[in-house]
Amino acid sequence: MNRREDSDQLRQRRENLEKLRALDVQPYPHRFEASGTVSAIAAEHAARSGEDLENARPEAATAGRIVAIRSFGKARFLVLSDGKARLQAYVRKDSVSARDFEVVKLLDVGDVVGVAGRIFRTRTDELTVWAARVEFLAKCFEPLPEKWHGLTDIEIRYRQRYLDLIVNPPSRKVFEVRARAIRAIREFLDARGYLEVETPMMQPLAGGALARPFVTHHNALDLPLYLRVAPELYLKRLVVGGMERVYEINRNFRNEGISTRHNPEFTMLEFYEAYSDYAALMTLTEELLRHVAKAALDGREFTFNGESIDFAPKFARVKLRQAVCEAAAKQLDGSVSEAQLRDPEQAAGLARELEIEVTPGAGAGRITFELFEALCEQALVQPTFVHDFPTEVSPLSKQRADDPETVERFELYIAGMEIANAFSELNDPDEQRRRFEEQLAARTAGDEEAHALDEEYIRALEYGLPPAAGEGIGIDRLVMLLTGSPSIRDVILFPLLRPVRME
RNA sequence: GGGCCGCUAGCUCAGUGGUAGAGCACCUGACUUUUAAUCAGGGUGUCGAUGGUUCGAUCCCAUCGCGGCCCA
Repeated sequence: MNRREDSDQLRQRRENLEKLRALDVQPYPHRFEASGTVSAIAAEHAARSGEDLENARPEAATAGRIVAIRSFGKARFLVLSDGKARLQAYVRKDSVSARDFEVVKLLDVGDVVGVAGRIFRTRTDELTVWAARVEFLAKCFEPLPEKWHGLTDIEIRYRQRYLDLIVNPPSRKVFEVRARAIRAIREFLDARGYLEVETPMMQPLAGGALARPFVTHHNALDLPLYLRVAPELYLKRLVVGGMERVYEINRNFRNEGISTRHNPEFTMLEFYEAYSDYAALMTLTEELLRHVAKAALDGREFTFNGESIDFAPKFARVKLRQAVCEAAAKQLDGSVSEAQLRDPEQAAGLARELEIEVTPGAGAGRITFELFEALCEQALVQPTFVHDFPTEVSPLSKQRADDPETVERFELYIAGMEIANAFSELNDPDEQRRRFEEQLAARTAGDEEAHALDEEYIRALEYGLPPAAGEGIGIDRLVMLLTGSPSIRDVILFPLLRPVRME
């Protein structure tokens, strides 16, 4: 971090502001009356020829940040940006007041100005405002990053996102795609009768997912609180209350490691639908993702990490145990059966044979799931629903009628990443209590991610949760896919970084 | 948490056990339609921090800080 006030460039820029003050220029004026933003004016005239513009002589007033200055003795080109588009202004000594030309000579790249004049095209056909008036609007004391390479230092891009946005237009684009994707999700669900709601971020019990929560405290109530790891249990209470289709798009917080796919706070869509099940949600998910990709990208295909991914064909479906058996058999060059995965000792033996470390004391279901993560996840590049999970790792999911060791649950994998997690909701309060008690035992045995027992939630279930299915979709990861971003930090404006001391 | 890598000018990067360089940016001058404008000149720096080794450290060593990638 450079805070040296005596650096030449900083000093020069401060001096330039003093010189403007000496010319009686307001250093921090309050507003500028524009006829449109830079992007609006650029778009409005984009299709018009120079000849057309010479005849029509349209006038415009606009403002933006100077991102480049090309100066000639008695004329100057200022490139203005509104963050989205750029528009050039041509300031000629004989077209503006003497004072305005003096002002223009004192401008630095990075300053914010307003210009007014007629629109024309230069000899090189560039759409340009022929300035009749220039207004100084704000000073930039710090030099901007360089114009060719832009800003590539990943740390500065994240810490000073505004700089990234000023000099790297593709970065702005990522967040536009993100906004379009979220808007498309709302359109899709709203059109199907879902109600958007907001449930607590601060919860007395952090439930709804197997994850370590952040802890906080309410002073007046002297109450320990957790930042939510999922909205799940509250959304299902709403289904009990008769909101048969609800969704929430909001932040979750998990106090776990940080990686290219994990930020401590991340945005999740969760939605619940009464009288539905996980099979119906697979179909709905395909439709939703196609709709989102089309709205955000204008297509259903995109490239991630060098792989072309297509949302158009029907997504692949594979049972979790089957996927593990196939991958294990391939690796061991033998055969592996589902029965082996269902037996704790054989499953543990298989893990040893595969040289995969599993959590000590894990049951057959958990071992199977850990084998899946180790063996299969990465290979699932094209959209694939992995379904029918072990009950042991799914304390909130409903068991299959024909197989109590298995729940009606799926996860959607794309580009090796878990994008969605969904299941038929467990609505038997007694079975739910039994599952929570199992989790409690795991917690006592040292599993910090085990689910807490939530009496209030069980009480809600005792009033009767209709058969229902629910799903969570990681918005950040979805946006990574859509924008080809290799790191979750590229799609979060201000990802968590360790703070750095100034000075 | 572990392994590897990085941190040098405003930005992007070279580089060396003898106190530092390029391009852009910036400054001075020329230039009234440029597009990375051009032309002539100018180096503006706590080489991430702190210790150590050394006659001498930006470089070698140690510790720390921040970040990246991989693994957990």
